[in-house]
Amino acid sequence: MSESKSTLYDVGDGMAGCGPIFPEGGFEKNSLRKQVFEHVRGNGSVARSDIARALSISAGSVTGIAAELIAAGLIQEIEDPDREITVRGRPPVALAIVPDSFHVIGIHLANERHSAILTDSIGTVLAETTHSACAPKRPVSDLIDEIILLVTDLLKIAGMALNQISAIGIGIAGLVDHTTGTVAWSPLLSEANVKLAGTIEARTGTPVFIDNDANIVTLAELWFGGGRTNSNFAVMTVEHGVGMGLVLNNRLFRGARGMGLELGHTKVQIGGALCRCGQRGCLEAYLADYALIKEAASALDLTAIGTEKNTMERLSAASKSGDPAAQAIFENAAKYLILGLANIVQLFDPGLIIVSGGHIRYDNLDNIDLGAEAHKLTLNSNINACEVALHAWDGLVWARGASALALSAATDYFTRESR
Amino acid sequence: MSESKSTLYDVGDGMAGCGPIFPEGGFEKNSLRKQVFEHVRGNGSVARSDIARALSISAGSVTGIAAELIAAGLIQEIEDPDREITVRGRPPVALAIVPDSFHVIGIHLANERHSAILTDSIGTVLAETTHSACAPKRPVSDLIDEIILLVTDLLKIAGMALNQISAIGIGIAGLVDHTTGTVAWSPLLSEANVKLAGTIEARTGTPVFIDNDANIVTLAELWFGGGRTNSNFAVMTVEHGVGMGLVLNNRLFRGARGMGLELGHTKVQIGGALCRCGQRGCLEAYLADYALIKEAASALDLTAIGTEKNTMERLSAASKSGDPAAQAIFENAAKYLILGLANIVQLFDPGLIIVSGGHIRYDNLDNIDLGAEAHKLTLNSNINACEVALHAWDGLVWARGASALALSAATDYFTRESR
DNA sequence: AAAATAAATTTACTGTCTGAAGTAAATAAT
DNA sequence: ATTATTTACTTCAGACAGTAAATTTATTTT
Repeated sequence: MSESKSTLYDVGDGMAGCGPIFPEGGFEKNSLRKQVFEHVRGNGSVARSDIARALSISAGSVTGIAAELIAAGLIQEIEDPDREITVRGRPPVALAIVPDSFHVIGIHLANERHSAILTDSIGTVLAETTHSACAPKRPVSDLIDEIILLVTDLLKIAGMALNQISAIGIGIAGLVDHTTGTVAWSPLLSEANVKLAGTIEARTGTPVFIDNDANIVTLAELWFGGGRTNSNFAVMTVEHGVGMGLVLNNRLFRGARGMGLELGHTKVQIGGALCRCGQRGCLEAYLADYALIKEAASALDLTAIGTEKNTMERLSAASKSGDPAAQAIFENAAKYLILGLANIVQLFDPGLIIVSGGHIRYDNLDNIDLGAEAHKLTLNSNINACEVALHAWDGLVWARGASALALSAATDYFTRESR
Repeated sequence: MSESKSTLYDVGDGMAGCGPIFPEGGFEKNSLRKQVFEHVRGNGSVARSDIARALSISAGSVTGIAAELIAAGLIQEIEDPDREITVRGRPPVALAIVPDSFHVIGIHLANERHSAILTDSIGTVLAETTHSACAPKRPVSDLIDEIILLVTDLLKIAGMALNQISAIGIGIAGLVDHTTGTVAWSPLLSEANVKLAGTIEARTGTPVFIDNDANIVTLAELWFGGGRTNSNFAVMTVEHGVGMGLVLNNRLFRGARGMGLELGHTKVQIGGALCRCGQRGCLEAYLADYALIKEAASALDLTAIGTEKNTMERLSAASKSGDPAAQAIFENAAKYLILGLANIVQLFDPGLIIVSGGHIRYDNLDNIDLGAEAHKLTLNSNINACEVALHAWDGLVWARGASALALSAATDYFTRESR
């Protein structure tokens, strides 16, 4: 009946290539040129005949498109190292992405520190840097200076120039309109409705794409993590706040008007706990790190010394050494985590939910079968069980997701029709 | 700041044409043939030059496509009755759908009664019929017999034969997989995983399309109701149960695996009220008709005599004549309705939510600004307020929605490429 | 009647992709 | 060794969807 399970894995799945692995055919009417490029990138190295079969297109088209992509310097023929020589017939010629055909930068802007990476066209990280940030709520001009500094530093490390960068992707906490590149609101900015993408584009002369942190984490999963082999999955992020991202048909779903998926502020109790947004009964108010720390401060002797991370670690240690109050806090949070998962399943029906975040490291969630528990709270327990995976990330995931944003845009650009 | 408002209107908006009115261009890569057809149908009567401007395509293409559609008997040139003769230049020639170019049937299957309509290609109802049903949980063969009887009756009334019907759309309560045409579970059926569409297709020789009741109500809004002018909106249905439908970019959103949007069974309270699904804390358990009736039975002297509708009417009368218990019941339900709306806004961010259902007739919701109330429970109150509209439907809406399902499929068929 | 204007049509052309025929390079059978 | 078979890849004519520009048509204004 129920086949749900929880797994804990790390970014980087050891598979060849990067980017989502599209199932045969592909639903959307992307140009064949782009489809072929993405198929090669997704699979690492494939022969023309494989591409034709996988995408259900004619062999002639593949030849023509491959020739164009080779001429453009985007892909190349390679010696396939692990080819079976036992089959007869003309041996296939493997195609692979030319890694240094273009480069992109991915940037994550956060309260405490900014991180940035520089990758080639298959997402290999060539350089990375981290700058600490302190002043919250600064004017735009200050943040832009920080970004430029970050980029300059990164380029110096990589030994490259700005004009060698095809696109810059930026992830920032807050409300971001991806289509217009504006930040409606952010904890980092003292101003509202900032046209951040446009401004940086003007400063750098490079196309800039921007999205919120939940979406870039989701993109990181789609491009480099557990979502690669799934066309439909959700990501639930539990850190300082609670967020989510959704991938439908290998594409990021951003809600009807680009501002949805605020899972942390869906109401799970009328007149419930007070949330930092000022309202009551938000899921976040029962589950996010800051909510647990608030509880810990009143129930235990954990006063607010040290960082959030530090406090969470102490709370976790107390729980593991048998402190009943600490255990109760984590148990209650787990209940609400499961409730959140169940509501995601009920509304979006994904095949996989990746629970991503910092405090799941401290929680003793390994002992709980989250998938089975969430399943108990959903309708029709006998069909379509949803897999739940835990994913404790490292600090680079945000920047990697931002680089995926840039990679995706650069891919569109280089594989567009009638170049 | 907040510009939300609640309005009460009825199906049938008095506008020309039917079907969603697509904004210029159109996002998807539908064939121009289909785009032109849908534009003509959506606007009632338009000249070729208008089409070219509206869809941003060349005039030559419109000429060619219009010629094909005219040759196929799908559209025709008409005398535009209200044309302004004051403009100089060659007068435009209006194009319009040929109403009897094809016909479809829409069927709604429910616990108490089935209804069916027969419409032409612009959705005009040419015949309707209603059969009462009683036995719940019957075998598939019985239900199919009922459907065949319904169709036979309908065709007799319309004076038409089965081979004149291009498609049949069916709406049924339960869990329906639209893509495969199977009913995973339904209160009407004693069996599970029934390939209903295929079986009826075999019996009638006509293409059959099937979806659940929430989706066909949403389709009814998209094709004939308040959603026609909105590309993105949600429908929340409150009747015996609580459901929802979502339209994104003029298309029905069915969740990642076709089984999402079960708003009624999202949890809004841990360990809360017992729902008919057997779990606790479902939104439905606080809001659906059956939940209110259960409360009424214990708090008032309203024993379960008569139909659900009858009981709701008596509860409503008690509330309006000042009974505090009845008023409290409605007030509590309204709170949860608003909570449901807020969660929809938070997750999907639609521009419009249509609240559709029977008991909103009895509730004194007219006095509440639902949009404003829901807005108070959502993040970022100053931007993107969501409009909330009440829509008390009549009994035919379900069948109309089912006919839209058929109309949509027939349109695809007749306007497909290389006929 | 001539000029102006707008709608619709025709024509030549482009880009994308397919399908069929042909070529290339390997193994298996004789 | 030679031939057959198999599979991979290439070439090329053509279908098809669509555009852009020139042309024809129908009407009003001057």
